[in-house]
Amino acid sequence: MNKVMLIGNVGREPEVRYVDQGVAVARLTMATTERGYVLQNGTQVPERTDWHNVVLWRRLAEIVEKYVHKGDKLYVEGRIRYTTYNDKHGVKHNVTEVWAENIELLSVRPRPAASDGGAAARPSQPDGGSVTAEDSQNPPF
Amino acid sequence: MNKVMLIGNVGREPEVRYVDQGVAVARLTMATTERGYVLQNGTQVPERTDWHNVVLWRRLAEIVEKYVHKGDKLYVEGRIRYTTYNDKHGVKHNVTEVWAENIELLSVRPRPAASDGGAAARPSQPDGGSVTAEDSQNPPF
Amino acid sequence: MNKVMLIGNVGREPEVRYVDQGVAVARLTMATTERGYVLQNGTQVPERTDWHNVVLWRRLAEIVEKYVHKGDKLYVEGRIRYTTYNDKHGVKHNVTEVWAENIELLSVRPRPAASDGGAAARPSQPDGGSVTAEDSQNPPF
Amino acid sequence: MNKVMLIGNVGREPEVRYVDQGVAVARLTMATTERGYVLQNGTQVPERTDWHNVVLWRRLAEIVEKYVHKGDKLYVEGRIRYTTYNDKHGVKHNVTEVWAENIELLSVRPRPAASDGGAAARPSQPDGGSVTAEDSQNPPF
DNA sequence: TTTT
DNA sequence: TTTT
Repeated sequence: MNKVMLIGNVGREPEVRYVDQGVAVARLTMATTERGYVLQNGTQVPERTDWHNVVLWRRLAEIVEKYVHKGDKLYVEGRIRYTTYNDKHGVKHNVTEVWAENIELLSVRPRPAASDGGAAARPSQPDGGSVTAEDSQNPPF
Repeated sequence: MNKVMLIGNVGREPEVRYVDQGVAVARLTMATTERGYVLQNGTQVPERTDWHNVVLWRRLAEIVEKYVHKGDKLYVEGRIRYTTYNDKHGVKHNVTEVWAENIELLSVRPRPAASDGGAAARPSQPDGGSVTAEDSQNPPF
Repeated sequence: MNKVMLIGNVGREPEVRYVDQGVAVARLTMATTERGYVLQNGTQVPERTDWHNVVLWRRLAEIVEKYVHKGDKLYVEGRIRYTTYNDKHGVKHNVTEVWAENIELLSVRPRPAASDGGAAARPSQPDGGSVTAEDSQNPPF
Repeated sequence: MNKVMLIGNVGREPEVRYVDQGVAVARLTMATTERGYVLQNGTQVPERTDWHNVVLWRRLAEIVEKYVHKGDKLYVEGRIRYTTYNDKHGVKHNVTEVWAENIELLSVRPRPAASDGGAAARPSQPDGGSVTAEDSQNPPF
């Protein structure tokens, strides 16, 4: 298991690229903030913000392209990935990314129920196959 | 692993009891709401609310007693527990509870950094032992 | 948020049905076990097993039908759903289910890398669209 | 929310230090492995291992010191922390760590129920206060 | 550097 | 019974 769950705000406009065969890939930065507090011995632990590099592929990248903007509040679920590369000067660099497996847009205003809008990533029905009203009811057991 | 994570609103005032030897136990109900949406075939899946029975012991119960009220937004992490009992008429009843292992009060307003206030459950420092400023810095490696 | 994560063993053969328009729905029971331990005051807290009713739709139900059997170890991620109904005698019953949004088969033996086998639910590529080798590399930024 | 959950194996013997006022801090590396698979278009996605730097403080560090060894299987829950520093040559370095908030030792063999052993981090009873047999039963409501 |  |  390698699971990450983040709720935070998008730092700037996401970047979206299309690579071979039209596969979309998006990249965004997202801040999570931990409240400061005082320890029992009186030490002040200040507020802390961490900036996450989030990478999204395909359907999630397309959702980002359409609906996610700087300042939006986002829920991201994914995996941590560490990459190492050497730059032109032979200096080693470490990059840590969160590769999203699911997102939820927390800034999206409640919509009229008659329109999905497509703005939310709903992993429970990923196949988008033909579906009936039974879906929202109990299974037939 | 038996892990539950909920973010939702408290339905009514929590109940707190003290049992043997002053152990606090609190109980609250909490609603999580799933947005409605339209499936690809046009079926409207309506909004859905689930009501969770949350049980909290000891320190968490005391936090609830002091700080949690009807309507508050709460993060609860815990375990699902199923109980079965027979009532006076011999009828079997099933009860499902979420026993909290950690909570976070999402309704609490940001406080001046100089005061912890004690309102948040901070699992990362559960021992409350003596602690130094090193804590908020990098470990000495 | 209403999220459940379970790792446990399947109690008996799953049941699978096909409802309107060929939508598959599976149901299985799954045990999670918490180790017993002794409290500081010497009280023995015994081991505890909880049995979860897991419901799976569509693609996940089909994976269950093909690959999941009694005794298998499973990871299930999903949501808690509470249902109430009245039986023929007018007695109210409460049912709690975990509706799966993702599963992973932990009993599946390592396979030769050249064959996917289809036995694992891989949420990161839910669309199954056309995909290139870039996918396993870094995004083009 | 900034939450990480890992299940994996410890790469080498953990290092433990004691800093000011006897506060323990441990550091270990831990591998999570993702199975390889074949995409629909035939592309082989190879197996992938990520190495996480896990930092543990106080009680968790002491558990690590006593019970965790190279090769052990571990569950770690915590937060991602990114740090940047400049080395002696003025070169900027990025470090990513997972600061543990809870761990579970998955390599520990089942013990006779009469002995806690202290080897597991049990977050549900973090206060270690005086506790009665009611704890393992239903709350008094 | 781990493990399956 | 909550909330957006």
